[in-house]
Amino acid sequence: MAQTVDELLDLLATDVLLAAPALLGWELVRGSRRSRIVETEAYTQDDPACHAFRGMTKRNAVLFGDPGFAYVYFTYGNHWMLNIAGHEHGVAAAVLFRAAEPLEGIDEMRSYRNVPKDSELLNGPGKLAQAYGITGADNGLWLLGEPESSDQLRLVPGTPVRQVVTGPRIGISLGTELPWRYMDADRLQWVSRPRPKVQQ
DNA sequence: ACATCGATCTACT
DNA sequence: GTAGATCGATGTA
Repeated sequence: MAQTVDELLDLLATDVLLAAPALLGWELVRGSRRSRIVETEAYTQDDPACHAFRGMTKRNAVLFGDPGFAYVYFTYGNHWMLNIAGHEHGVAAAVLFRAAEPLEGIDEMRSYRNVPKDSELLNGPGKLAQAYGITGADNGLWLLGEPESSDQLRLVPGTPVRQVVTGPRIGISLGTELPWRYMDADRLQWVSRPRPKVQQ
């Protein structure tokens, strides 16, 4: 895992395949809400499943900018997805945040998502965005600096991950399935479906 | 202008 | 395990 913002930015600029696993263990903070990232996926421009595969559009423009900015988009008529942009200016890449373990501000998360179990609060990219109130208004936001307001979404370093599990990405209908899904091996109870076999 | 499709979730069987 | 909701972005005309 990357330990500092500089380290993470370096990995994001170099290769999202390195940055995606390095983001596991980082914490997503907004106001009183805090959670630990347990699942990510990587997307690169040369991959048909990536939104930037067919070049820049109004929607995906953030991906072509500098690394470290939020790429938020809407899909399936219901769901917002949170990504962080990678690679140098002019080259698109992204890491999708798929699941997290709630740590603080759980009551506030519940006010956006009324589910019985904590493990259902953030175990999917659409759920995570809903619990944090993430919308298109957050697209293009800088995620790695001092927030301008306490309610601004941001990423901060957390405690390191012991072991990373990989698997094929989820919900991809274009191109080849690639093992670019990364999970915290010690926290598989918090990841989205389908959950990989629990291993010791 | 219009038709198509999704980096998903929920509810129901 | 799976069908259906739901709507913005995109491609085609």
